[in-house]
Amino acid sequence: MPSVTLKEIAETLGISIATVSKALKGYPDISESTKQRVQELAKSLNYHPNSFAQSLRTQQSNLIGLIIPEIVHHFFANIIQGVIDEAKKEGYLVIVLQSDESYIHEKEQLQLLLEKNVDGILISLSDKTVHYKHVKEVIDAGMPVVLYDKISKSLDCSKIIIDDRGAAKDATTHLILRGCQKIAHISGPLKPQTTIDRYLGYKDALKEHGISFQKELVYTSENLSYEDGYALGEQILIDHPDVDGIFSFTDLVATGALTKIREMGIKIPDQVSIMGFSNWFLARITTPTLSTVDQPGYRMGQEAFKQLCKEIKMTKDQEIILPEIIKIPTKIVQRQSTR
Amino acid sequence: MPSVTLKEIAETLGISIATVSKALKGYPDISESTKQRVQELAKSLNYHPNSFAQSLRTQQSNLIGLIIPEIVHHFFANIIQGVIDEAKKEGYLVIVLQSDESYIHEKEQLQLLLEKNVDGILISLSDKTVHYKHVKEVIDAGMPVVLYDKISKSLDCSKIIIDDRGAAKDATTHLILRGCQKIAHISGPLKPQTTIDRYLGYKDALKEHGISFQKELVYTSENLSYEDGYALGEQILIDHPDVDGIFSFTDLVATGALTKIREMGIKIPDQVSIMGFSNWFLARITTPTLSTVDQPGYRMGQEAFKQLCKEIKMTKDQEIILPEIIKIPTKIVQRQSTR
DNA sequence: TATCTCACCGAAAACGTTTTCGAAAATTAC
DNA sequence: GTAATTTTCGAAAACGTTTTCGGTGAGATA
Repeated sequence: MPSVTLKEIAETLGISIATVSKALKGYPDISESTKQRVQELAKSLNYHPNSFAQSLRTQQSNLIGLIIPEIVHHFFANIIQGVIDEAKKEGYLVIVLQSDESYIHEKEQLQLLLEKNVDGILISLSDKTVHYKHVKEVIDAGMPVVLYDKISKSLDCSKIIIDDRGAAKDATTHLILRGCQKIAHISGPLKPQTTIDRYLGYKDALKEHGISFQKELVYTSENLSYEDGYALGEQILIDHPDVDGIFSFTDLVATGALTKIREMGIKIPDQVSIMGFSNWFLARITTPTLSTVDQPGYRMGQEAFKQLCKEIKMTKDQEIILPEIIKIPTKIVQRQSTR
Repeated sequence: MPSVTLKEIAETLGISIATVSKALKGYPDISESTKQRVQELAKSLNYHPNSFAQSLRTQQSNLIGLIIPEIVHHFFANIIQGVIDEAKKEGYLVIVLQSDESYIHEKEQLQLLLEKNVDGILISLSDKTVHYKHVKEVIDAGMPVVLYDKISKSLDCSKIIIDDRGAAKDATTHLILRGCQKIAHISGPLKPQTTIDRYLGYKDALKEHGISFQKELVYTSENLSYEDGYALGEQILIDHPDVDGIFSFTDLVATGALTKIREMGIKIPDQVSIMGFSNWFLARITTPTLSTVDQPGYRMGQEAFKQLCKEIKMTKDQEIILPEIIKIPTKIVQRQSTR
């Protein structure tokens, strides 16, 4: 338990603490012979530098904070993984916090991370966050911050996103090219930019293919739940029996709609094609399996960390950071729910 | 950026650092008036103690490590959540690491956490871990360690588990009570104790109801995948067309089997009832929905942290820790796949 | 012999906090 | 008015590391 320190090594070897420290770190002004002696003893005593002392001295923790809206979520879980794996390569450990889509939590947690002196923060804004002073303060305090997925244009920092609008356009186009004439869209509360962009992408695709946009074909899922989709699936086909394609802004809701529509005895994809968004795990196991847009969480996590790491280094070197916006490519995953 | 320190407060107030420190921490030997002055100035300067210095001094980080075999997994994601939420209540932050079911990673990560001087470690053993020296070393080094879910009986520390054997017995009994006569079991590689226990629970239930155990009714999924289940579902009914119940050791595999069997035109649950294990999210969205055993990940995470926290306090107070085994209750969730 | 160079090492300050212990000041008791 | 007590404060050590800067001695040069 009482872990070995530089001092002990120095004393047993009859040399100074400074020499031991430098020997261990390979300073050039220490002779090879003492380096050897020190390193051997250190290894045999199983010496490990005290991270507290190191941090106090160097003012860095090799720790980053990751704020996630919701961990139990396939996409976000993938992001965590990407971040952790990438961070490990650079010797960083990751503190994970969950905002639970709450502004209050988000604010508290940023504060916690600031007080812990993490070297940088990765954050995806909660759906309920509408002003950004709390984030701005952290950035202004000199803390490297990178936003991912749910971002705000008004924040001046790097962002890792997918091209939601383009991806949604691709998804809708996919339906059009496979013969869908009347395509409904299930959207969500228009708070996060991602939802807005997917809605716009839907419109873009219609416009490009000369299909007139009908406002009444756009439905809203308030809770982003399976049950919402289940209800909306039915509603859509009651309101518009001739709808032959549905593009949902997220897989879970699409899954609900798909299930209900199948239960109604409507053939998927023959009568109605369905397209989701995100490529959650569950898209592979619905009946029929769900076509969707693959949103590469793992990759996003990796890129987010890489960018953060770059900015941490720059901050240390007193360089000026100029924010970058990195778009991660998505791709259509065709399964059975579209012909 | 240059954050305010005790020293600065002391200087502007013309008092000593010691007094400032004690004033902020409410020591009784500081007059109310100076306490007030200090606290006001501290607040107005937005003072926050430097966590590095605090840690160096107190030898504790208020950080715990959480090693998870796989983050992208409904059950484990829930555990993370439970741990983080509970830890927050006590002022702890959580470093999350993923062993990826690899012994090497597990070992490395324990080392990383040890070097980071976390106050305690929560770990679920990887499936590939067969000897436990690396964990034992950490425990022997005086680090509080609590195992959860995938544990080893040979490690002398607290453990948070479910009663896998009992739960599996309940699940099988559920099938029996609903009229199943010939029940197959899909098991996994018999490495983790959980898998073994579920297998034993299956046998227990058969025995209790006077049904003779038939070895050929036990199948093995090597990869714990949907595809495995899909293949095994068919295999089971080819080998034994009169099987009227299947108990799978995990939901994902059950889902595969369920899908294949439905596609074969066999009625679920009328001809074959299917029971899963874990209550993953996907059990709610299969067709028909999957009956299963609810494995309360969130709760387990909470309990695991609580126990760890207790042991951290005891370690600090030099008390002897006597390991506890905490069993979290499970419950049967009946859905459409059993009648 | 005196000076210079170089390789090697150590003293000491610094990071910011906590806490012990003693001292000074204020209060009370007699 | 002195002694005893209590209140209030501060000096200083400690936690373990990193790094600057100066010092020592040996060898080389003049």
